[in-house]
Amino acid sequence: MSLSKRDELVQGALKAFYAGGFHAIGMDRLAKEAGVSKTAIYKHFRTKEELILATLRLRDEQFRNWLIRRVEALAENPRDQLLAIFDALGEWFLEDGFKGCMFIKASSEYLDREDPIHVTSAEHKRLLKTYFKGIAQKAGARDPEALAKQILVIKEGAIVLAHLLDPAEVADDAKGLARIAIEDALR
Amino acid sequence: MSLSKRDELVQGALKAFYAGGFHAIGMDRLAKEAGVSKTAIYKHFRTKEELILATLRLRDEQFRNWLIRRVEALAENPRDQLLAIFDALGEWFLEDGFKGCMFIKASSEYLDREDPIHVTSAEHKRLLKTYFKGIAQKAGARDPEALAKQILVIKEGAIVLAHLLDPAEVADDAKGLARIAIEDALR
DNA sequence: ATCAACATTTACCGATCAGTTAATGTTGAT
DNA sequence: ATCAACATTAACTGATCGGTAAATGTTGAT
Repeated sequence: MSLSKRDELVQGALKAFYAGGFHAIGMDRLAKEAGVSKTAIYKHFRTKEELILATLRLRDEQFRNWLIRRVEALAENPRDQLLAIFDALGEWFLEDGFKGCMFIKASSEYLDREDPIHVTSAEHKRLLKTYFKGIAQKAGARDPEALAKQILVIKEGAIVLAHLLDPAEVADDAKGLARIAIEDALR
Repeated sequence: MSLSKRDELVQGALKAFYAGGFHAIGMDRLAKEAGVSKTAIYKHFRTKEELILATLRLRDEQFRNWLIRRVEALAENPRDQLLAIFDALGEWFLEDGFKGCMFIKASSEYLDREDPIHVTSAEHKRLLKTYFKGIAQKAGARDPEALAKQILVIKEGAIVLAHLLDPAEVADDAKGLARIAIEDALR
């Protein structure tokens, strides 16, 4: 029970931080939105930073699970899956309440490379790269690591721009660019 | 004189916001770092938001000027200039105190698309796209607008990842990806 | 020298920040 | 019913938030 309460807290914090930003959302507000007292939160998390780290771990799991399943649902063979990454992203961009990448936001607010929040955000990107590399390998890419890194660059650029400019347009641009990169890597 | 004082203020705020984040840096701290009183700042800017907008306008001018001149210095013909964009970015990534893109950070803290800070950040990206499109046209790209948007995607992804992972490596990856996109667009 | 106009300062406003203390439930075993 | 263990609370801390009012320089024209 106490565990599920903690999870509820993290879920709520995730939503609030994603919609409002980490510095902008205070612990009082988090407590009020979760319907508990601030002290109750501090029973589960020693500091705000710990709570943020917990939300990032949850988000990492959520996002990568979602992406992996969505890609598998959209395409069968590895080559098509590499492209399907950008179809999945396009769907995300058009969702209500899309406001960019949680980890880009986190690293934008906690700027020092040694900051645990920054480190956790970097790790998320590394895990994505590893996932992309796996598909690139199965697709028979000449240099799977290189292709994975290119896909990652395109993905991050697309997310940033989808939040600033026209999301549908950016999704198309990113997919077109990915197609060129994939073709080149599999040639 | 009063104008240059204002400019000094904006310069100082730019540095502070870039290194520390917008919410994290308070007006008291800005005043102390600038060596003036808070009231003196509020004589020039009605709100913190106005000061932030002024820093973003300055940063837009600084960054685009720097990029344009650096690219022109690095390459003569338009095709090479498109690639040189990523040499210039690579230099920036390796500078001391590089902490990502000011506008990505701004749009990460001011999330609503209607927020003036967000709007200003989007405008910066649009201006960059226009700059890229101009070079793409001179280079004889099949679809200059499309290439410009691809270059922009690569650039934003590279900046984000350079702040999270290995900057030199990311710069190389981005340039390699750009080369493929440029070749394709000029084929 | 005086005085008005402007620039700058100190000191303050209520609100909120992250985090804590001390008191008040609530629960389960006896 | 009692009491210990735990969960939860309201109320508070000092610091800082963005922004302002009132007081104190500083300056230039007369």
